[in-house]
Amino acid sequence: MQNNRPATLITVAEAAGVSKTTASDALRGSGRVSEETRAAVQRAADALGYVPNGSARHLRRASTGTIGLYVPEVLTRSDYYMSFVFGVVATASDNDYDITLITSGRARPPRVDGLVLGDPLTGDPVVEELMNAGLPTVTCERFPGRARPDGVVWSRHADVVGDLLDHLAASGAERPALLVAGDESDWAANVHRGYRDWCTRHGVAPAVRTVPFEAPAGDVHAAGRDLLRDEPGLDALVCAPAGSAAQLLPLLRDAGRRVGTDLLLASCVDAPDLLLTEPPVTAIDLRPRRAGAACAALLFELLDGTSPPGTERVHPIELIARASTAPISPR
Amino acid sequence: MQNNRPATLITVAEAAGVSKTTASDALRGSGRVSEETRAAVQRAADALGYVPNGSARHLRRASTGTIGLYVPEVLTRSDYYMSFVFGVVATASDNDYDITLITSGRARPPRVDGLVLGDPLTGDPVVEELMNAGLPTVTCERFPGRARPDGVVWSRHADVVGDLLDHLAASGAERPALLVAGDESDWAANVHRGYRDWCTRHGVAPAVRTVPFEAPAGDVHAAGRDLLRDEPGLDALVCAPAGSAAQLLPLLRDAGRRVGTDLLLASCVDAPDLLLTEPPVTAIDLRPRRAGAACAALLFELLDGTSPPGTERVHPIELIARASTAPISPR
DNA sequence: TTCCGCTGCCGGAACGTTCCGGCAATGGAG
DNA sequence: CTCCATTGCCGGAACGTTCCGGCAGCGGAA
Repeated sequence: MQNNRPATLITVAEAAGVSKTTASDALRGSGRVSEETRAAVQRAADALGYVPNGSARHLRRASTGTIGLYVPEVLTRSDYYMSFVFGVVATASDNDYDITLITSGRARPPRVDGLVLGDPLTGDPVVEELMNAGLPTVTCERFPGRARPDGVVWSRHADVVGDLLDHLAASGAERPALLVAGDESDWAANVHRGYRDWCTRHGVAPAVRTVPFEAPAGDVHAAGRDLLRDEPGLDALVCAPAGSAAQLLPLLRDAGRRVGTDLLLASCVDAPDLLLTEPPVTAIDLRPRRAGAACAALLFELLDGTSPPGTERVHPIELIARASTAPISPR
Repeated sequence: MQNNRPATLITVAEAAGVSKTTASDALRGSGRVSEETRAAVQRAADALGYVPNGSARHLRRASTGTIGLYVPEVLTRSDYYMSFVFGVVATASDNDYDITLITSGRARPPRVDGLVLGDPLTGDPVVEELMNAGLPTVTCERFPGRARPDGVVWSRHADVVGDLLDHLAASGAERPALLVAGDESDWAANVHRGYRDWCTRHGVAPAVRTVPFEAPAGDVHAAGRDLLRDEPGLDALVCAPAGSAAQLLPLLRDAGRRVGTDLLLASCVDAPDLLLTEPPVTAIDLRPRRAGAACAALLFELLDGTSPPGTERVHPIELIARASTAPISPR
């Protein structure tokens, strides 16, 4: 039997026999309240099913209750960013925050309390503009440009790419090549660096082909053909751009290479379809949903002062080995 | 040179030389305001860059400023639902609304002004519970169960499946088969119906295999092998479940069928990876993002009374022909 | 003339929260 | 004992909007 009007702070206060101020302090842990009173208020709130009214809270606090979320338009289709956005949205909604999706054609900065930028690209004018808006900002991956965000969530891409190459070597690969996007994204730059460092450490001559970020499937195919032609000893291929491993699979097969048998294939971005290919493709799980959640969480901590500006946080990622990198059988 | 504090209704009213009430009425078109006054207020608002404070508005109106969005947990990974959610989120944020993602393990109905349910399944207990919460509700596709939503956005799936089969027939197919999920989803039921109706009209014996909604890739493969074995004349395959066409492609190839040459393949759900396969796969573009936007828009119209309860709206979808259904060459 | 209704505008209250300042009671230091 | 700091609690104002009721002024009907 529950009342049709939802419980307010005043209802709770009356039920607990205290004033609204005390009730508010008790529930938020602010002000000075005795432990017994706090417990009593909490009990009353639970019993009444009290949920704070977000609108009233934001009104009083002069916050908009909204955070802006920008992901480069080009990438909207990718599975990674979809999941990333979901992570941000879910965390925001837990904190009573609204999300405004910021698209490229923005006139003036939207009315938001803070910004989350997913893997910002150096040249992107929208990113530059947003970073200079004077709002608390969190980026996923470091921003390679001049401006400094107030918070960063980043992953050890270079290290994990090293792990991946170790894994390939353990499976018998001696000439691993890399397909990667340009260095305007910090992620791509780190993947690239991780590869070169590994090559240096192991005395292997690097074989790298670059495709632009928004490359259509055709360009990826061309780069793949390029590698097959120019690198005769090629026995492993690491694909960085999202989707490129799946795109190359048919090409490699048509070229007579047996993936997972005499040619190892791995992707730097895991995606559901890499499980469905034949063979399933080894990939680095970037945990995009959690990354989004971490960015949002960090932004909220910056907003309420729990974390200081300049905070950086490492987001764990993981190598997932599948059949495409099983030990090479001699051919 | 813009003030650091954003313009409020009072600022605008002062600038226009009227009271806050009049300013409010003028901007919203309510109350009685002369045309000159309204124009003056509008000018002042534009000049100051006035944006209404959503929190204050929602507080006053006793709305939460939040709508609940439920998509079955099983489907969260699918590209269709990702885009659908994006459509809802974007439209909601245009209307100053927050989105609460409703997950399966809900204790009590969340504090929201209304609900959007994406393609609700009959047996889903969460759906039943939400539909009985007494909140304005919009579903994407009709709800096959008892409860009636206040608004429905639906598409002519059966018709377009008919178009697809016409297209296959025009390419030379004589024995098209269907792979489809169970009838607990209105969408799957309509696809199924569209197929059977077409078969009846054209005097073709239907060949249908059913896989459960949350079928793993293995089940889809099994159903595919089933069809290849039991339907000797099979020359076209229509795959309804999201992702199943891409999953079957390698299987069909291994079975010696040349897709797009002696076997036509089509998907009832378009997805980015269908463009990347070899050959690209013909599909029905369900325009999921727009569908989500339409659901949210309809919900807002229900909330503000612009549209009456019981409104239904047709969402256009489109057949996209690709190489996988090019005219069959005789083998 | 009086009366009435309509138009155009306005003041104040309310929504539910947070925060500032204040006040009584307590208790330890002097 | 007095004095003062601290603890625990509270009232009232404020955030920006919407809405209810009201009040002049005007014009037409009687």
